[in-house]
Amino acid sequence: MFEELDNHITRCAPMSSSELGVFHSRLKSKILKKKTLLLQQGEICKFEAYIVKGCVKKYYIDPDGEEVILQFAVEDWWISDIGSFSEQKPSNLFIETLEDTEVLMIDFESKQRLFAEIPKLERVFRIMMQRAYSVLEGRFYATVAHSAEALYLEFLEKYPTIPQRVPQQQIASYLGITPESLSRIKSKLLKKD
Amino acid sequence: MFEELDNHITRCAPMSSSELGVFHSRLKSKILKKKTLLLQQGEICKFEAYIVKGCVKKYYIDPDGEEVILQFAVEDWWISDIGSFSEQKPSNLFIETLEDTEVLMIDFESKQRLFAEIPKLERVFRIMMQRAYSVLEGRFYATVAHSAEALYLEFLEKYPTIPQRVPQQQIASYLGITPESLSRIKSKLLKKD
DNA sequence: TTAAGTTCTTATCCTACATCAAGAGTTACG
DNA sequence: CGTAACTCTTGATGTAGGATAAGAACTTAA
Repeated sequence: MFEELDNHITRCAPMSSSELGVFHSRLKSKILKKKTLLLQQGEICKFEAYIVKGCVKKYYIDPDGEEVILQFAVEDWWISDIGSFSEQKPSNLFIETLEDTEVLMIDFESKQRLFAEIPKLERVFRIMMQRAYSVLEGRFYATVAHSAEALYLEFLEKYPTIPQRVPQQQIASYLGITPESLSRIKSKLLKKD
Repeated sequence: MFEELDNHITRCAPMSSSELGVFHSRLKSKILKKKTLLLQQGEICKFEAYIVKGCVKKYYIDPDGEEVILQFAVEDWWISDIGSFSEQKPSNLFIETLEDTEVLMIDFESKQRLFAEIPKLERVFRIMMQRAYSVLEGRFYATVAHSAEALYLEFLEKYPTIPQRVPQQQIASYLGITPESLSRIKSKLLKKD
């Protein structure tokens, strides 16, 4: 349950097994049913969640009532509204499970306490944030520079497991296009081969 | 020169003036002429730079040879290619001054040493990263969800000083539209009022 | 197993923005 | 100065993807 997580952590900063033990003890394991809402617009995000097993989406509802998916998270990813969590201010976003999902969650106070107890973790989370930032930056550049078709192909490469796990309309939403357009792109790609 | 910077830092973590002194001593002040390239595609980004005075752009060159501006940075901002800097790997980006600019720069080794000397700074930079992340996230959401006109109006609100400082074609590039489209948007907005 | 959701596809028409082109101001400098 | 080199505007035309609609295929559950 903790192996992958510990690998990531010790790659950022060496950590004794007792320190890892303290870290583990602050994480709460939860099993969540499909379609569970972890965060709703207007709420303060109370967690950072590491996904042990399952699949989660983060989205907001635009003024027309349309769901716009900003992120999928699967095994071995973290999910949270970082702005809302770290500033403890209301979120604009929703976070919801797409499958039955097992997560390890940490709340704001536990994280603060943890940093006081194991300052090295401050480094671990700084490095994780840097990586998350540059991943988001890369995605942003791709979105402005590439066509819908190119974005879809990149998505398939990067997240090969997701198309089998979530409906295509949600992938379309993530790509910033309509389900109809994605359908057209797919049939066009099929003809090409 | 350091006041604004120190304000930001002490708001993240209390810091004695001797600690701040150590931090300052690791920063190199530089005065850069307009159009100075700080980073080029293929290079490893060797700095994080805090802008004391001036204006800088970060961009990449797309396959058609077009400059795509990803970020403007003005007084009191940091600029770097975080991915390239923190992983010490080649960058895809360019960073270039748009005006004569004064910066405070820190290099990779100095930053590492600084964290060893003043572990509290680890927290400061973690918090800065979190903020940067949620700002980028917000911009990303806006880009996928809003029209070019809305993006331009948001840009004017958020960065009121930039339009007077940089050519409109560069703002268009930042917004992800052509200069012609921006020109049309502007004339349409003028007629409205 | 049938009916009621969902989800995906296909077709037609539409719109925001791109592309191409030409002209009008501005700024830089030989 | 005057001419080159940008920069901005405006117009004509093109296109990727949106909106709408309707039906097909697949799911779910009574």
